[in-house]
Amino acid sequence: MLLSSVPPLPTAPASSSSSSSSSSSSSSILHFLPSSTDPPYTLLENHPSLILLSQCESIHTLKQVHGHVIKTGLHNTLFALSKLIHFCALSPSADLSYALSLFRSAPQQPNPFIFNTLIRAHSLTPSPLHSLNTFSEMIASGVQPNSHTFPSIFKSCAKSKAPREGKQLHSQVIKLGLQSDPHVHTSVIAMYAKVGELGDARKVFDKSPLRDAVSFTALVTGYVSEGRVDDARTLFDEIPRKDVVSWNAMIAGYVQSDRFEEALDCFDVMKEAGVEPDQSTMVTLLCACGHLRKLELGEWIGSWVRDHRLSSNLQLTSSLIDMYAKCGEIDKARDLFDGVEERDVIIWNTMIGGYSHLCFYEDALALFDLMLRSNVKPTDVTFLAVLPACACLGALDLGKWIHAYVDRNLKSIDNASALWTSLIDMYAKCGSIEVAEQVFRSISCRSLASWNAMTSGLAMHGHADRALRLVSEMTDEGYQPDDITFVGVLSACTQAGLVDLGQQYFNSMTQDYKISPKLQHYGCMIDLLARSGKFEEAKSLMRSMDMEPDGAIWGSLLNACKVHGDVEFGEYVAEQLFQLEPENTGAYVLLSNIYAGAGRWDDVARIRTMLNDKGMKKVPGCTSIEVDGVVHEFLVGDKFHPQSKEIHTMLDEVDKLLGEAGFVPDTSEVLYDMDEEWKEGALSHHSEKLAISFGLISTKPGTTIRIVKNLRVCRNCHLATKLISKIFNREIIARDRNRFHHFKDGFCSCNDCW
DNA sequence: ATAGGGTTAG
Repeated sequence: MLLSSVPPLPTAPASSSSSSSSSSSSSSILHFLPSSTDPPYTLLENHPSLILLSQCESIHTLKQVHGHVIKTGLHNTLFALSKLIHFCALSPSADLSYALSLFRSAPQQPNPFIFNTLIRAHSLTPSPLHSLNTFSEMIASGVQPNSHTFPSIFKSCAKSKAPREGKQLHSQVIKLGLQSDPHVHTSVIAMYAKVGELGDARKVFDKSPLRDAVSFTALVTGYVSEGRVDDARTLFDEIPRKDVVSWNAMIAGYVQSDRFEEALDCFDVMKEAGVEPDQSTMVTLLCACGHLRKLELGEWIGSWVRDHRLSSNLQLTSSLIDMYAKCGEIDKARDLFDGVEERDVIIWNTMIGGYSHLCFYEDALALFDLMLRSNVKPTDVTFLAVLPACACLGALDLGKWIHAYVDRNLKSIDNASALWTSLIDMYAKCGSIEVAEQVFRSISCRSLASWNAMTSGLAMHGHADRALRLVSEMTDEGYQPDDITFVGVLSACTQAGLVDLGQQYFNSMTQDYKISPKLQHYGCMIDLLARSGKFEEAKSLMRSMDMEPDGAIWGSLLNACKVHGDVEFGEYVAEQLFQLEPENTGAYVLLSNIYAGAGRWDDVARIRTMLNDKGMKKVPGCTSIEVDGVVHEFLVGDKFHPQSKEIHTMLDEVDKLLGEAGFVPDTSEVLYDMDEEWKEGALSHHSEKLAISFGLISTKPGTTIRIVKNLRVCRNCHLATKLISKIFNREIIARDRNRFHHFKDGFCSCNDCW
């Protein structure tokens, strides 16, 4: 199967000029303009230029109107200038820099309206603190701020989390005696609540007699953002006449605190109170539906959206897509996505994230590709959804492309730490553990998650010593290890067979760090003990668990039974596994291998018959390899690749050279052993050998070949790959279901223990 | 002429 190729690395971000949409039709507006010979207009409001101004739909036409305003001398009136600036700064097609140039070239002292307009315009930009500069300029020009000035400026303080500036402005409000204006009052409360000064917000609220739903709601949101939902609820219950915004704030409060059931309960009470929900209510409810997998309510909201003719609303549609994806209804999500004509970046991110969330990684990458081809610029959120797909599929080239794109194009990243952590994880899972470490060393915003990703990456590659040193470096830097850190530590010990050390860490985790072991920790320990043949200790650890062992734990025990040839215990373990996971064919295969190892061929045949009777098919072995940004997948005996002929020619050559090097396939395995990969034909047709052969013909001699396999590597392939690495002088990095194998000069980094 | 509280993607 082929995935669409990676687009070339973009150079500079495409500077989208806003005027590109305006067409030549704009000239038609001009013949309505009065010439200078027209009669004078006494009422400025009715001047045709100003009427045209209010009808302007683009900045392009506005500039034409502006030219005419100058011709007629109207620009000398502050009224016309105000209109012009207001339009430029706040209309849907705003051009703030043009508004500012009009402001700078004003022939007279600007009026408060113009200052207020500019302050508000700045408050809506990504750098809202500029509105404080405009405010200072206003004061310096001797223009007095009024009740319209402060709400926007407090919004700026709130947006940029500036409590100091907010406090100073609050004292200005009191000096000017504007504190009893309802708009100013509410914006002060909201400002304090949003910059984390809930005490001040409460003081302002308590001191004033103004207690409408609006000021109440501002305070409710403050409690929510402090995580005090129950206090918010107490206050909410006191609101005399709750309007839709008050209800929305309360419902959102529950959602933000992950209390989704209560959010839905709150919605029920809202309906009983007879308050009509609006778009915001629905967006918030959809979030709760997704988390609770409440498909039915979600569908109901979907029909509400259609009934209210809001299907073109992108916010609602992306929330619906997210809800469907979280409920596992990916096709319904995609149908909605396909129905949207003008997609914004959020809706792309939602759909890609939906695929990634359900582990449909190929679809996620295909849609990401389509997104780039549609000239939509990806964001950090896009990459947070795409990188796990790269990591899972081993799409290293695409991952590298994203890394370069982030370095070049994303100047300020909202989720910088999460993004770097995803990159570290991607490099590690794609086999580039050294690059993963380079990235880890280069970043300034390391979080516990970054340390954890690096640790488990090293563990995956069998570098137990480096993983353990990293963790001690981490604790030296003052980070407190969490349960995930210990999963990395214990799996490092497991991969390297460090039994005593593993036990020490396990004890330290519970005793020193008071972390109660989870299933994964037990899994690592039981795997570690069983592999070393310490079955009794593994069993007693299992008995000490206060939870039921899962399939993975029984599976690792069964695997250990195979390695140590313990038939009796193996039969017992297999029985447990059959009961827990009747559909797990791997369990039958393992038991069959145990019988084969003991020469009990009748039992081998019995298991095979059992599998056939149940109509069970094993998961087909599949290996993927990325060449020039394209991911190629191979199945057992695959003949569907476009270059199949060349691949099989190479395969024959490989077999010939392997034979000359003394490689003898284990024929007993072919006859009796049912290893993880179903034996359909010759061993040389195993998917990893196909992928390696393809790699040999399509990459330069001497370069590293990276492959990803969905199952564990079988013994024959492991031996063959070691020899191939020597014969062809290639480093081969193979990821199997459990870990990495670095094949080089005839050896493997796992020391033949996996 | 202008201004207040609430909402989404991982």
